Amino acid sequence: MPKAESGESAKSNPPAPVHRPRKATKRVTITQVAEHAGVSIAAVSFAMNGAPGVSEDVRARILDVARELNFRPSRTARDLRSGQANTIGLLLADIANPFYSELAFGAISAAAEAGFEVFVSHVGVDGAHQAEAAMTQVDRHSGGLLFTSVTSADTALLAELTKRREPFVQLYRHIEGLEADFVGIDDLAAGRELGRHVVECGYRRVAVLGGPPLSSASRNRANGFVSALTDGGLEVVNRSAMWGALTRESGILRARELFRDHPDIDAVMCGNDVIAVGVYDVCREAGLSVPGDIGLTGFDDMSFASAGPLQLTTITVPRELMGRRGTEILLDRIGGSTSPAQHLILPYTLQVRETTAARP
Amino acid sequence: MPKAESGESAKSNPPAPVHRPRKATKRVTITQVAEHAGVSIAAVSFAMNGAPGVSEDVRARILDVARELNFRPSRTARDLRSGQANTIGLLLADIANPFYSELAFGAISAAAEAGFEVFVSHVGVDGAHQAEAAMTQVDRHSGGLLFTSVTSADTALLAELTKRREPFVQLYRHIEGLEADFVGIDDLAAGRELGRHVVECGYRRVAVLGGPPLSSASRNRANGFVSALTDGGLEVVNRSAMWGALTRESGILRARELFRDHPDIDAVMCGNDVIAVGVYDVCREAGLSVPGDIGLTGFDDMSFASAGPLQLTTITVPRELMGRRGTEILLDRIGGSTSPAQHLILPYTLQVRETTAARP
DNA sequence: CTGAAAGCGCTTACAG
DNA sequence: CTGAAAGCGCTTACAG
Repeated sequence: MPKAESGESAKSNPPAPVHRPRKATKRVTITQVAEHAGVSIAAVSFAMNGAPGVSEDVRARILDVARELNFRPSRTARDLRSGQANTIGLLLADIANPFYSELAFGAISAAAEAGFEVFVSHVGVDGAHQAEAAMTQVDRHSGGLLFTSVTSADTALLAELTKRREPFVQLYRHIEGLEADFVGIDDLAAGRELGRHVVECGYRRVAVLGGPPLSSASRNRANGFVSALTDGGLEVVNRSAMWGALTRESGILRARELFRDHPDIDAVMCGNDVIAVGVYDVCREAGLSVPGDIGLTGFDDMSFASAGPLQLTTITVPRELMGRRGTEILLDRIGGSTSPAQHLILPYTLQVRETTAARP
Repeated sequence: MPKAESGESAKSNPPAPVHRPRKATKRVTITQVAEHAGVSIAAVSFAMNGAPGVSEDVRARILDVARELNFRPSRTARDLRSGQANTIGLLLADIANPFYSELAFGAISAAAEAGFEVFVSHVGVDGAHQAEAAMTQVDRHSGGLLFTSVTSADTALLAELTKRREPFVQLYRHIEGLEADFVGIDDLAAGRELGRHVVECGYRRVAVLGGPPLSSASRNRANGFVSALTDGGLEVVNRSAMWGALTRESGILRARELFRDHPDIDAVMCGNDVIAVGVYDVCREAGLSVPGDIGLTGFDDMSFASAGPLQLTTITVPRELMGRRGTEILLDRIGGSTSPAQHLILPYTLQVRETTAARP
């Protein structure tokens, strides 16, 4: 179908630098394949998708031409036309944090098995871009969302997603009282079990360096610690200052303060392994031995928690499985499942290693 | 515009469960906004994009209506129409490996500053899905690609991308001899510097546990080790068996073999920190002290390399910066830059910590 | 300043 | 089995 050389009028317009989109030379389209093969674009579409509607020899010919022209169908066009991108969004508080990347691995694997791709977003530890990132996913016709670090600040966002009928699943943390899917562990029970272990070792002056109280997981962990200590007849040394960031830096800062204000403490229970490493750093600089002078516990069982000489007592959290199960639930929802919201609680394991030991 | 209730023919077909796409109720479109506001869809488009072409009061009215209807423009439609997705693809060998996630963080930050989003793909350590993942990005009209672990097996893929005029940048590893952008460090020089340090400490029976020879970075690192040892008058104990996977497991397996076959070695230089941790594990189980009995070096300076009691001698690689610079170069290319392919070599730092020490 | 219309590259009923 | 056509939701010249 010949086309006028380009409808440029001969007006007195300037030469028009035009900033012509680079794509001119780029994309081979279904139309070109149809022309070269002498068939309709519908036939090409059927052939490419293995759909009925073309005879075997026509299909073969079309596929040949497509290969010859290096044709790749535009996913964007297909997504637009079909209204669905076969994509799910994964919102990570911090992609540089290995905690999340193992979740991501589980999610990506499970999604791939169902022919879905995962669009990974980094939303910042403060969740500053959580809403923005989530809505961008929606704008891209993503099938649903996987959250890893919701806080009560996200209540409005989740409500909006619900209104838009955009499925989502909360991993690891959840908003309490919200009727929505969640996959996690029983942080309270795990925290309690770890606390019992510390009590049984014979530690008596125990501090808790938890995560941010906005995180349901951090809250439950710390509450579990406290509850076990109380049951053991102990009081948390720093009851009024248990909360902080889940970072090594925060562990360092808070441990220094702790050792200064409470020189007699003999154990520190941390909201995660990373904080525990920060505490260990301070023990080293203060010349305190672990577990002799100070008992130390983490939470998560990250790979570094048992790296070489560091053998941290901690709780194993099945991160990959969490990502996998969450994705499966999400895919069910995308498929139209309307069963009631479920809370899937995965098993954890207490890992007693070398940073805690029975006291003499 | 009323539509026939659904064109179901009265044939003897089964009741046709139809699997009607959920989107019916979902998306508010530009057309609806235009109707409600009593303007053309073009006006809505202009208003939403802050483009000229509508008066201020009309714009305000349109924006009001849009907000009221909860309208969000479809990125998919916009991407299709404009032929560009304002997206770049990041291909990670292993998203669960923190090495890559710090690169990703740098890339995401730099891209965000330019209004681009990063689509993160996990391609598997063997690169099995590298081509597939890359082409999917192309199918989504992504502006360009960031590779983190090319091997010579990817030569054809990169050639194809070049043919399609799809910009890409190699990070960390590159295909030697290929005229294409690359951001990395001088692994050879870094390996040599680390080797010199080991020699100067007085270690004499040194083994090398490198990464896969397919990786240009691993090759250069190991060659740097060897070259420095040779310069120091030493021979690598396991010259014929230096290569392996960049994993802790591989470090464990190879270290066991090493200690069995060469009981007299006094130092192990590893292709990365993770391998070194595996070696440390074996030292522990064999009752060997580090750095007393065995000197140990890593490469990368991952966060765990200085966690608590583990104080690994290693090379600091500016991973975040690498991701950032690579993205900047890629964005330049997307913007149309045709300057010659560049190799940007970033600075590294030797970190002497506690797993190596001067011998008596 | 505003509107009508073409078109991005597909998929999917609908007729022959 | 095959083809012509509508339409997904936008953007962007092009006329008024």
